[in-house]
Amino acid sequence: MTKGEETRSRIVDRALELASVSGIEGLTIGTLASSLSLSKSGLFAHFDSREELQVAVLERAADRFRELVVLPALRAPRGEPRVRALFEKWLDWGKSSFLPGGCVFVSAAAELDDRPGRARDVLVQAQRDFISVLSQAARVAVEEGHFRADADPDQFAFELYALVLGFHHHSRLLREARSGRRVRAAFDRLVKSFSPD
Amino acid sequence: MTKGEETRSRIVDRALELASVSGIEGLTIGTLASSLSLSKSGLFAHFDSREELQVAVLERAADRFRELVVLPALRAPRGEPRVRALFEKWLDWGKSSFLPGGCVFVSAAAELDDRPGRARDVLVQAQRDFISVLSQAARVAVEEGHFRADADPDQFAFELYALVLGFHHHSRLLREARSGRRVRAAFDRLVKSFSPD
DNA sequence: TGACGGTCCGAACGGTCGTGCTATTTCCAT
DNA sequence: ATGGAAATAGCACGACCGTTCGGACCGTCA
Repeated sequence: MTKGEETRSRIVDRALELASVSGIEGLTIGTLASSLSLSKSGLFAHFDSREELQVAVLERAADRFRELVVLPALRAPRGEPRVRALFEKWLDWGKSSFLPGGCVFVSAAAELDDRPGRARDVLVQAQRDFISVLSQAARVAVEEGHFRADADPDQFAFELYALVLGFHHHSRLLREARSGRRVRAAFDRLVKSFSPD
Repeated sequence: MTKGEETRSRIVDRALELASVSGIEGLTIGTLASSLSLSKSGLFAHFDSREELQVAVLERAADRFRELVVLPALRAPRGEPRVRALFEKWLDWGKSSFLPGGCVFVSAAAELDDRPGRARDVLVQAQRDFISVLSQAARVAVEEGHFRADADPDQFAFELYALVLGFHHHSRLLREARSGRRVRAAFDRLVKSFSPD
């Protein structure tokens, strides 16, 4: 890795931290540069535009997510244990040290849902990919007989997604300490209602 | 209502529309003024600061929410019908004509969760108030025998909240057409699992 | 008629934004 | 050790940010 690539990587890492707090739109070149002891122009030389920086941040976040959530969970046994592993790793994700302001995808989703562009495209693709991981895991649970044969894996993915969003909302905005217990109780009931009698 | 009050009200209305699209932080005095054919200074004369404008926007949104969601739903029969009315009115809320960019509380939650201030306080209070309306409705459903006697109303409120967040996420970011069907199926399952056998 | 409070405007302030240029430094291969 | 490329800094730009201030227009009441 050349020095330039290394610097660029350092920039993206720090940008991800800042974007976690102030959002992907609140991320500014000046603040980012001075927090890295770089000049604005020195930093900017690594990107053609601010949008490319935002795209790089989202892609870095997606990489981290795969590495910290998806891949470890896929090593869990097929079926319900794997579904549960996805859920638990996912809950931990928002508390990662490089996300001091909470999951960057959640804030980016609110900011980009009406702002077309490459950043939005990358975000949407990452979300779709992960949702399909969720429903695939649910499908495997059906195959394993952990979920009912007529269970709808996409419906399961939707509901699980909603639960984790609710968890994020309650713990970050409302600073609700019971969020963890609440969301796990909800998860258990969700799994139970998808399980055979 | 004096002319000044009327103008201020017009400003807040338009500001709510704009904030729905660009977020409460993306809301700028200049854009807002020109979209009302007002000068920046003329508009600013009605507020002491931008933060006060943001607070006014959130309070206006909370008023509308009470008027369009909470009050009509409270006229539904006690118990499960009232819970269902809250849910359905709530789903409609995000499609209101004055919220072209979706629910302003959702985007504000992502933007303000790490930014202390009066705007955050108003937002948090509005959310807490509504959540307590939800759990109170669930409590009534227990009293009416529509929900099980050992059902936890706060847990129900948490899960319902999560479902609607998930709906908003799927329909706005992912432009998923099936979101309505999905969230209603989830609601039915949620209600069923809180109902007596 | 004239003074007055309410309402809005025009101009300007200091800052910060993203983004170009050009110069300077730093690093590596020869 | 040195030439050339890569990496960073310096500086300036136009645009827009929130905010201030003096003044112009208004209907109302003395």
